[in-house]
Amino acid sequence: MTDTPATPRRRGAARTEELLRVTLDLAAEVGYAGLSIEAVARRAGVGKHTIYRRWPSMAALLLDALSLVWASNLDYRDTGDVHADLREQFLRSSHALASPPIGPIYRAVIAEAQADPTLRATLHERFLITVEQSTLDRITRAQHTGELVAEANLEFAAEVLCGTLYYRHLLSTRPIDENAIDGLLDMFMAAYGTSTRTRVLCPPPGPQRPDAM
Amino acid sequence: MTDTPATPRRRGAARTEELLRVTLDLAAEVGYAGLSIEAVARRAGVGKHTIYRRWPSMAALLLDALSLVWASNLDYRDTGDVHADLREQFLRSSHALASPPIGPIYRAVIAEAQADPTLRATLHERFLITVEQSTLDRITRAQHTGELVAEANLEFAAEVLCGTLYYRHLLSTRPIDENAIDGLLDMFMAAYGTSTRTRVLCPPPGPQRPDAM
DNA sequence: CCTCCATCGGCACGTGTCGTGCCGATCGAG
DNA sequence: CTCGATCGGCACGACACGTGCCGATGGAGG
Repeated sequence: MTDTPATPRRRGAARTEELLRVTLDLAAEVGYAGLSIEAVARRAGVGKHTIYRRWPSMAALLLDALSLVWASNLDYRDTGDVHADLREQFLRSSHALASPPIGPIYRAVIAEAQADPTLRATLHERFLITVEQSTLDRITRAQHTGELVAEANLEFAAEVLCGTLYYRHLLSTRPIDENAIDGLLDMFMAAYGTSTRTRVLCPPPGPQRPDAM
Repeated sequence: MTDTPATPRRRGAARTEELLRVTLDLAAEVGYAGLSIEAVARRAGVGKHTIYRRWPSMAALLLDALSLVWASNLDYRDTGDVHADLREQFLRSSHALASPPIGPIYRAVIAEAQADPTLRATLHERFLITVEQSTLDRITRAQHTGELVAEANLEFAAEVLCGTLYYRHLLSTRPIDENAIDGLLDMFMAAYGTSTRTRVLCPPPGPQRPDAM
């Protein structure tokens, strides 16, 4: 009797999870517009107090809802090929960013964050920092294996990589397609890669590297 | 008697300019919050109709107001040193982005653009594209003078350069300071620069380039 | 099993903005 | 001077905000 969603009446704190799911559903169906506390309350058949008791603002609710579905998008694979791993991850992330549940909510949070420095800090700390750190970890490993040059300031590199994707998503009409990602990665590898494949103007000084096979 | 701003009563189309100035003042004083059509109308002592007759929405008004003060921030100098010119321009732009009249308005437009794809397209076309193009022009010139490698895809480079600045401004709590700009430019020059100063791991193959003088 | 109290859904309020409609005053061109 | 477009002012209904109060519901402690 614990999983008959027909008329489970009401509960204590498990209602929190239900409200988050309702928020995700609402975002997926009606998008950014129509994302309001009143709408969530109506949709969930819930008094507004039930929401305000848990989250101080719509933005806080959206942040928690976003956590529910965004966490799984942060793991880079490590096949030993940074370029390939970054490419795969960027493709996955950009697809998630553009898709229904995550896309509208992320947009809504970012929009509200423009009006509220505190929210902006929270958003940065809980999501963007995490994304950058995840990227930094992967490329730092690549640095250790010699795929990237040792002297590179990879913190900036991670920020540039992530920032470019978000920039295109937020302020551009262009999609984040394979073209964009390849261009971005070409620049990244040209700057920090040790392979000579992409650095046409700077051939190896001697018979050091016959360019793979 | 055309320039006594004491009580010029009312006018025809010159009122448009006055409304734009009021919008800028309002943004400078009260910031993002309190930027509403009603607020502008109240501040200007104007009926809301007078605003709605000229702009279909607050966002459209903000776009025009932004044009008034943002246009002057797009000219790159050309001293023959790309790195220096980009650095100077980025410093100027980031300072403008963070300062009162432009900062809040830009933030407001971007926030509203998240809810309206059409507005996003207009914003991209009228501002971001222009910024990117201006950057692209400058680095293309640098490519022609040999400061940058010939094979580089500079369109992506321009997008990455501008995008990183906007990303930090919109989604980060970190300021766009000299550190950030230098890190960004280091990556850019490492990827596309022909000088060997920053490319430690890839020395010139022979006596081809004794490093400038 | 029953009592008690935190939590619930529902309703209402006052505030603020939105976009629109209508009014009479004001202006500027003809 | 006339007349029509534009003006400021006011009001409206709709919507979301955040808060307050109500009676009921239901789980924890006795």
